[in-house]
Amino acid sequence: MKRKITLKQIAKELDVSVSTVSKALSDSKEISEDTKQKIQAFAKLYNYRPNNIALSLKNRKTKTIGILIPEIVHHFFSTVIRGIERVANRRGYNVIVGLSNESFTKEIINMEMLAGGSIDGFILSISKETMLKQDYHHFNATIDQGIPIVMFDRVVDEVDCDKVIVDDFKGAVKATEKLIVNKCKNIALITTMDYISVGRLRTQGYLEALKSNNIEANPNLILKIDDTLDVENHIEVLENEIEQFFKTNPKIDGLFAVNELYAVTAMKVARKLGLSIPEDMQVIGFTDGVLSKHATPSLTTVSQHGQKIGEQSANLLIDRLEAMDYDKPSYLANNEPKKDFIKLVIETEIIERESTK
Amino acid sequence: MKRKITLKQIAKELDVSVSTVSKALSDSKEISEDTKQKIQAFAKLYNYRPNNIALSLKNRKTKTIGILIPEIVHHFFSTVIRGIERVANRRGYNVIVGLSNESFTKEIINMEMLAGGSIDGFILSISKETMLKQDYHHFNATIDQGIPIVMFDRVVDEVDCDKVIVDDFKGAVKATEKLIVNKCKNIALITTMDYISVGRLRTQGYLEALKSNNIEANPNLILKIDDTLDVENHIEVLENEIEQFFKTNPKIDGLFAVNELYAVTAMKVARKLGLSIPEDMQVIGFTDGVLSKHATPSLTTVSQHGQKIGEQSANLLIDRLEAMDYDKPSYLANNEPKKDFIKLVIETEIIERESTK
DNA sequence: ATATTCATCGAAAACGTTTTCGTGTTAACA
DNA sequence: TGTTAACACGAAAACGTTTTCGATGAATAT
Repeated sequence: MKRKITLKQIAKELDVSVSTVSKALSDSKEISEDTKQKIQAFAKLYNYRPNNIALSLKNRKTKTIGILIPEIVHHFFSTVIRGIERVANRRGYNVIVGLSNESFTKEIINMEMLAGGSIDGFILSISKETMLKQDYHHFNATIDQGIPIVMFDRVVDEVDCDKVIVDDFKGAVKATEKLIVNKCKNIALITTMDYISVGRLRTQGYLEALKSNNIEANPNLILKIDDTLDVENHIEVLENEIEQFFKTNPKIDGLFAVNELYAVTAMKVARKLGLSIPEDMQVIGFTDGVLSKHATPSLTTVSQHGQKIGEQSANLLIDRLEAMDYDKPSYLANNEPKKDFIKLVIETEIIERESTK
Repeated sequence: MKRKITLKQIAKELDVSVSTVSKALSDSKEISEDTKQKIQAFAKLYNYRPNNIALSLKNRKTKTIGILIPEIVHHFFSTVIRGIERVANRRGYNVIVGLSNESFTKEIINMEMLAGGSIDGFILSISKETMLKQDYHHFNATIDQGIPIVMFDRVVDEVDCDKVIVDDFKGAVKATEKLIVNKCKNIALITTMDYISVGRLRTQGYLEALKSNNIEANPNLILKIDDTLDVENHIEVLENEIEQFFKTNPKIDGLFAVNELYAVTAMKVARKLGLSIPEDMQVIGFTDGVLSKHATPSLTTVSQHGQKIGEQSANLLIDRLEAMDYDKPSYLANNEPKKDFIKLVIETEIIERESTK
């Protein structure tokens, strides 16, 4: 086993100084062609690579960005990661991921761990528990330390940073209006509790669409699911709730669900109750994941473009990081970072499949 | 904005030396109670946290492990990541992920980037292109540099390292035998090309199960899909192939597919052809993902326990990393790392759902 | 001949830690 | 009073880089 070779070792071996080696390898013209040749050849032979850690320490930046998300076994989030990784890699950055698992405490632990010099900036989506508690001090604390943050999807006004969101409201309006033009008379909604901002916004979009089409909203047609318990493992509960919902509202002929799991589960229940889709009931979901694509019937859905969200977030963050660099040589005393934060809205798009007419 | 405070700044402020501050904060008894109190209070007030990068440089280890996988928008892989992150975090490590995107070149680039001091060890699954090329020099090179690797799922004998795999062969046997005891007479197989080791092993398991039950394998009942092109975006091609397959083999009453996408797509085609599942045809898939769980009918499948794979991989890697530590104080000259590599086999399990009787 | 400019290289600082080894002071001992 | 031990702290090295600033010698110019 040959350990990684360092500048010092090369210097010793070739009987020159460390600085000479460093300069030779960066092809500095301070060094004569002869010695450059010699050093470069030696370095190549021993496969020299500069130590990232040492560089990070010297340059005071790590060239890696921290991703902090609630869950990774999740189509939307992993898509976002893919987007982030793509542009990060292209622009010379690495990504290090932390999982909050929807927990406030784990979110904080993870942040502090990474903020301890491991990363240059964060891209994150807030955990459910944090949203519930409405305690955002850790975000503001890290921003205060000079570490920029970009929030996506689950964002919050109380933190001053760049944000990338999908237009949940408008997406919901589009979906609901599609059901309306498709002649649905009793359009139901399956949504989450209100403290999840995206759920709330989608609910508002649903209501707005009804209103602007002069349809009176019927509270009975709205089913709010409490997903405090991880609903992935409680499908039966979900199915039962939906079954009850359908039975007490037999007139439902259109359904908008705020995520694809609710949508496909609803389709399953509907079929069980003898309803056929889309003939008896048309269904539209949110989030274009594997389920939507491969369900039978395949699901018409509102696509969030997760990868695009990731890419934009990464670009926003890296832009800011590199802008901070150029601020350095300035001689202004109180060199506060710019406060003009951007909120990018990614347009949603309805992908029509078999669950609507 | 208050930048992160350092030992030096504390020292200056309190008019002591850096070493005193360092010792005081680690509660060394070399320092008097008085000064310790003073320094600790000050540090707490200014929320001092040691700089990870500096520590990494000093200790020559980063306490982060690199994950290198072909794809992240993938239920199995993200589950493995979750497992890795869990134990990594518990044992004080961070994870940094790189995506090869099934490309040989990107795999190498990513490895070299991370091997440059950013990580202590790798957990990885080999990209398709690399498997095809059978070029594993980059793995051996990084191992040679003293960076241990743990491979999972897609592993290869040519590299000496710890490995964690699922028993693809046995899983396939189990699945096929389940179809046999369920009275299927013509059991078909939908699989991948042979260069993917897991596909090959699952195919072998299928054949073995038939053989040991005295059923002659019929080559016509085996459909090999070429997924060189990302099949996610080519479902129509897939559907057509399967449809053709079913039409030319109308007697098929049992189907084993080597992944869940093939399985649910097959179910979809079957339904289109007027076959009902499980009455006319029973189906078993591989990988227990969202699709299996929420398809209609829900899919009986061979679970790979991705999270467990991740956890075991992480434990294996960290165990080895910490063992390397204890080797250090040894005065043996040629301190080669242990060559006794472990190959862990995670048992598969059949999860019965609606697609079998 | 002296002064000046290049060309080529090395020493040292800096990034933020931890740790080893001194060193000075004070108190206890002979 | 002189020796010793304990105590409290600081200086410096080390991890691996890059970069600034000199330093040396040779070559050129005057």
